[in-house]
Amino acid sequence: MERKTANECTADQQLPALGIDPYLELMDKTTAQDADRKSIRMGLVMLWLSDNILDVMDVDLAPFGITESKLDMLLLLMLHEGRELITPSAIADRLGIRRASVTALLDWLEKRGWVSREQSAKDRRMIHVRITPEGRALVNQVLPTFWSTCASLLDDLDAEERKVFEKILSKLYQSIEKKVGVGR
Amino acid sequence: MERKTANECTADQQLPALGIDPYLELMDKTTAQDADRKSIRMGLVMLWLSDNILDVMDVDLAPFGITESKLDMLLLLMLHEGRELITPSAIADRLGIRRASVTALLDWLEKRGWVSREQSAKDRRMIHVRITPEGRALVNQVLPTFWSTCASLLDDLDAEERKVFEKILSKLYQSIEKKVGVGR
DNA sequence: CCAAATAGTTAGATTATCTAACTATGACTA
DNA sequence: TAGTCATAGTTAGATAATCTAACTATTTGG
Repeated sequence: MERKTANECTADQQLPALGIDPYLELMDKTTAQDADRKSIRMGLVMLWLSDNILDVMDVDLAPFGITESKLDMLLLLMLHEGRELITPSAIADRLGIRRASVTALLDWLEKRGWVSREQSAKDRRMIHVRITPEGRALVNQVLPTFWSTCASLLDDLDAEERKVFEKILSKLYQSIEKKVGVGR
Repeated sequence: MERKTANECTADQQLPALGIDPYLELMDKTTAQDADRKSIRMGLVMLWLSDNILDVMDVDLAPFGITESKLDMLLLLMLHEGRELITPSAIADRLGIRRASVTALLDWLEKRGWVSREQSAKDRRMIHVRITPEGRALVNQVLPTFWSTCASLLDDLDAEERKVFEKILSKLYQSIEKKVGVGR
């Protein structure tokens, strides 16, 4: 969408981005431990997939004028409707980002009328953040695309593969969760 | 590494970032087509994994003072040693970014002495880019970590699972390649 | 009542991108 | 050969998503 204006991208490229073949080549040159090669190879593919899956989602969300980070924020707020009121600090914790980043994100969303801030009466240091009806409308408009992009990632797997993959995914999830969670 | 200074991250969070549970909850509320739910669910996990896999790599590369984008560039240059000389335009095509972005990246790497630029004698519009011995040394220092991080992504899968996963990965690779490649 | 903690914001920086406009330089054509 | 067009690279300026550090209210707990 953005990456193809007139005079760019001229070469004989079949792979998007670096692709993994060059890496494989380099690996063959530099790694000694033969046993690991297959794992490394697969890890490389996972890394490449990660980059490109996020790209695909970016591209699919772009027409709605929203990004994943911002959608995340709105979804979180939507989930909180009718529950305890949520504050920027709590949002920061839930999204795993700093309070200052939440401020920036909220400023942006508020400017468009998709969220509202209100100072708490009880503790006037605190701000209650809510998604607005317009914000909710936007989310509802985006969600079908979001879900279908998610689902489309598995388009080419058959029933059998999906079944196995499900198990694998849950292992990977736990495994990465462990890695990322270390040191919190 | 960066995300845990003194007074931040105070809440009762077990999942890094938003996690997927909230998404699942929202999905159950909003999606009608029951058939797709499992796919969406798995797609969500893939999306979450993508984010976090890249994070893990970021964190592991950080101590070397380099990022994935920059390492990509150096690896590409390293692969080109002893072949035809490579130009910024060609690099842009290979990395899937704009020429202007390549300029910025090269400026940064050149400032640290890891790459060098030289005007072509034949066609004085062109620049030949090379990795320097220092750059090569850096890459060689980083690579063991890079490979081991790649391999570690599969740590928790057993032999059987790896075997199946290998096939699945190659399907996913092709599938996403197709999606990303559309419109080039 | 005052010191310490907490909540949110501001200021300023970084990384990785992008587009658009510009500067050389080379190539083709009338 | 002059004139136009294309190509290579850079510059300028923007955006998104972060970060840290410092600041301002406000509350809480002696």
